[in-house]
Amino acid sequence: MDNKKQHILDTALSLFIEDGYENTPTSAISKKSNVATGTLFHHFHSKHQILDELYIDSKRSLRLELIKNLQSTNDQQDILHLIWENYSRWAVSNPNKFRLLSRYSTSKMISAEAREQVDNTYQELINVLNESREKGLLAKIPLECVIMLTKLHFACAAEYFITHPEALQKKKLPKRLFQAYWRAIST
Amino acid sequence: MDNKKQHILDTALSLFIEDGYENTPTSAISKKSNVATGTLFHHFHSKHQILDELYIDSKRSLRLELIKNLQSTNDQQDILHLIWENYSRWAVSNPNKFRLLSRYSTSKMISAEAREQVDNTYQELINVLNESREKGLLAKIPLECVIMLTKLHFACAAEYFITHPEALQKKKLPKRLFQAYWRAIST
Amino acid sequence: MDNKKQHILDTALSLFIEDGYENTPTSAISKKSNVATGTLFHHFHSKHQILDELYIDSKRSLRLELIKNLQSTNDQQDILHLIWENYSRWAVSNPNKFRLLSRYSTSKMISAEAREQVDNTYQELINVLNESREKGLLAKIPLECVIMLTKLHFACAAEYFITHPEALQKKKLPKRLFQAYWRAIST
Amino acid sequence: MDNKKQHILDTALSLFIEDGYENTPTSAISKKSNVATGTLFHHFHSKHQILDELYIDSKRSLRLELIKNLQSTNDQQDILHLIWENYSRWAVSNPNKFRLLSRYSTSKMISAEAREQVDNTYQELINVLNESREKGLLAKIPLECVIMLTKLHFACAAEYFITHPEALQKKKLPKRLFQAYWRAIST
DNA sequence: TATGAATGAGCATTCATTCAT
DNA sequence: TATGAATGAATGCTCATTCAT
Repeated sequence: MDNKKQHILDTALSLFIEDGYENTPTSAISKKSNVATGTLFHHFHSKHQILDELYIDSKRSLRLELIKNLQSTNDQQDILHLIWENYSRWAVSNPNKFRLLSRYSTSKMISAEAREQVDNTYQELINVLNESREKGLLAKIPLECVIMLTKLHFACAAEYFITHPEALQKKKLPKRLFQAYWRAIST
Repeated sequence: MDNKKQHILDTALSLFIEDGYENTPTSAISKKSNVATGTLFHHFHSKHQILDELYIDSKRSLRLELIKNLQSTNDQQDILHLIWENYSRWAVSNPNKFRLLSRYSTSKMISAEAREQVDNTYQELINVLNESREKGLLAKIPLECVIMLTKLHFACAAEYFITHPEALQKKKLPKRLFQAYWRAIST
Repeated sequence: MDNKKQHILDTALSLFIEDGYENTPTSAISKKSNVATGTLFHHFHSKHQILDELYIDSKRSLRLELIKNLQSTNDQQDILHLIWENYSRWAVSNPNKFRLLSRYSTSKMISAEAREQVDNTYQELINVLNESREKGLLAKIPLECVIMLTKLHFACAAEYFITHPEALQKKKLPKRLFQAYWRAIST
Repeated sequence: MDNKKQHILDTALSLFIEDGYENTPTSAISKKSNVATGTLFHHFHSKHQILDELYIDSKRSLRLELIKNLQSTNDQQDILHLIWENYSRWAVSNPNKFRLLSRYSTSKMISAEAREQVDNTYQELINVLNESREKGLLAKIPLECVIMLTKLHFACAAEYFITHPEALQKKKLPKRLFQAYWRAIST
């Protein structure tokens, strides 16, 4: 059943994060998943495809969370704050998916086909940034830079919350981290 | 001669950046370096050591540039600005070294011994941040976060300048990018 | 139903001819036959058995055609001509069966059991050759050689007619090709 | 040294003839050659290349023998007889090379590149047949058929002499076998 | 110091076959 | 009778490393 395929994916994800894609033999994946070599290749036609599927799944999972509850406000900063919180919460709940994206998003290991399927993950976020920029809310740096800074600030916060899970529960630090981000990109 | 060893290191660096450490066979390094298989292992006792040496060399190269002309001012922001500029210039001059550090600094591929030899690369930078913090110039977020944000902002700017080399010559953008950084970490 | 088994055999025959027995996975056979993996192994207990059955079937099919209308004459040359024509017609009608026999008759892939079941395919032909020889009609070369030459001439003509089907309809070429054969083996 | 590569080729040839290309694992070749797996792939970049090299080598070896002593006569039949004898002698001396060509010449296993390198093996023979045909010495069948019959008769004789080596020493049988061939193709 | 043939453990993948449903 | 997920031995090939020259 699909159970088994998912189990292989879960195992592969943790091994890829722990040891890296190229340092994880398929034999390690199948062994840790308690399935035979053949079973792995019955569900995936290559080791590569496993990474692709993990990438697509992680991106989709992120996207789903990223845009939750967005309709409630019109203030650009509030919207960004909401997205920022969604991102952090998602990262803390899915640390390995978060790390997979950090590590392989920009690498050549992900196939172009896989990328195409999820290339709109940050669309809403980019739209918000674009609107803010047009409204003159943002610093006069290229949108490209704003996006890069956004991703980096988000990742930075996420990384911190993953290693300090209690920090997300407190009020002040999350607020201050978001403000650091907002100050960075705003005028 | 040492010429040959250096040539191997240069070749390996570009291949590691282009294809990744794991996807670069030693045979590719020796072939592109126009030396025999045995020659490579005459100069390095393992493939691993090549990465370690590149790491150490890159870190040292960075450190040397990072702290240039630091004595001329006492203002914390000015000092950070200087370091930030030094970093950007170094990255543009040594894009592959910069990328090597981005990619492998936090990976398990670098041996603990190699790390030890260069673990003080950012010492001055950290000192400055610490002093600034004690003077109350910085936002009230953990030093750890400040350091992370610093590295990310530096890397972000460097990445942009590497792909847009002309931007570094202009005056406004570099200034604004640094200000974005400063706003992020300061009160 | 038997329909399905036959369909698998037909598919396997064409794949074995196209790609060779060893280069045809059972999965390719079942896929092209639109049956499940298990279904194939429900009808045949091994891939080997498929080849054996195809071999037996091809030999039987050939034998049935080979000896058609033989009773009408007593002249040895005429009998051989008739057999020769039967063979050519059969080959043109069953090119893949013809090729299967060309390719695998002498190979180790066919089991001894399969061979036993059809080892009398050429019995009548051999009888005719033997009689002709005893009557002094044939060249003084070993019967073994006569049989080899016979098979080769037959195969040569068949191959030509398969690739030039129109040639079989004409009168002269078939006649001349048979005469070439007859001249080769006769005194 | 080249010694080792040649040894691998020799071993592979005998295994390919004995068991067939597909049924011969590279591990069997390296084991029987007393070299390591890696050594085999140091000399050949794929199993396929071994077959290609054997094919090229066999064809070249054949060609060298085929046209020996051809200049001594102008009579077409005599020339063909000489070639026929050269072929038989070569086959008896190189039975495995002969069988390799019989088995794989027309198979898809041989790469187009390998074929190109030796596609003129039978050029002289074909030239002689063509001239004979223009002189009206041959039966009025397509040259294509004449060539096919030639190859088959040659192979038939070779096969017989390989299994009955003493027959080649006698005078009568070789003569009669050649005459069978000549009768087949001549008027 | 330099060479490159030789090594063999390790890897991704294939495929005939089994078996629970 | 039919299915297709599961199996695992076997295969072609890679690659870091060694060593005799």
